[in-house]
Amino acid sequence: MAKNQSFFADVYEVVKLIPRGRVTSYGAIGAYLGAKSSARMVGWAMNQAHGMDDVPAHRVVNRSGLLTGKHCFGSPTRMQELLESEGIVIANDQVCHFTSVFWDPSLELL
DNA sequence: TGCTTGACGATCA
DNA sequence: GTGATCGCCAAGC
Repeated sequence: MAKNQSFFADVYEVVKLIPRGRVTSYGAIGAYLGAKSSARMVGWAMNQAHGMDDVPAHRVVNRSGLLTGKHCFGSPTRMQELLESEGIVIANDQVCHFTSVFWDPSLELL
C-alpha cells in the first residue's frame, strides 16, 4: 500500500462515500477521478475492494443499473439483498428507479 | 515475455 | 432501437 495504489484508493474512498440508499456506476467513479481510468479499471478496483469490508461495492452497479457484480459477492442474491436492505428496490437483478437513486460523485461531492 | 480475460462504456453499423 | 466492435489498464496464466 503506501506509494500509489493507483486510483484504487480513490475508488475505495468514493465508494465509501456513497450514502446509504444510493448507488453509482463505474463510469461515474472513473469520470470523477478524471477519466484517468476506464470503467473496466473501476471494476478491477472493486474486484480487490469486494474483499474490503469498508467498501460497499454492492452500491456500485453498471451504467444500466444492473447488478453485474452480484456474482462476486459469493451469492447471486447477496448484492440484491444488501441493496434492498438499504431501501433500494431491485427488479430483475436491476436497480429500480436507477436514475432516482443514482449518486454521482462528481455531482454530489464536487 | 506475451496473450487472454475482466464487476464497463461509448460509438459505429 | 438493437447488435457488435474497439478502447481502457491491470492481473493471471
